[in-house]
Amino acid sequence: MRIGELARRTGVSERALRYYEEQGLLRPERRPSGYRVYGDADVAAVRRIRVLLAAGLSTAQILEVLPCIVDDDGLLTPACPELVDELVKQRDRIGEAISELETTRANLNTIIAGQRS
DNA sequence: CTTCTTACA
DNA sequence: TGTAAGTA
Repeated sequence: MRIGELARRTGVSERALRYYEEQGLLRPERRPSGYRVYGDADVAAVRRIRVLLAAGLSTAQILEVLPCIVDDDGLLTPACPELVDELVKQRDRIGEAISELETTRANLNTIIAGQRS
């Protein structure tokens, strides 16, 4: 299938699909016309990418993580020990970001209430 | 009509 | 990311 169909079947824009390829996440074949040709497996591949992106991973991290991941009918499972370590670090970073945002929110609330320190 | 690349907001 | 432009 060409990019248009893959986009329709995954709900992902053609723009994003080309971007994933640019980032090395997808490797579609090319017809002599230059048109990209994707396989049925790419539909699942794109969904996998979306799940990882939704988990807060960057395209660069996804590129490293993809080969170490098992896809059990949609359920993504870490296949390498080092991958789990990476994901745990990622989760900790997110926790840090949340803490900082909570502090920022508290500061904002103080200003909004017009309280004196 | 669909896709491609490049460039700009 | 979206979109416009000029092609193949």
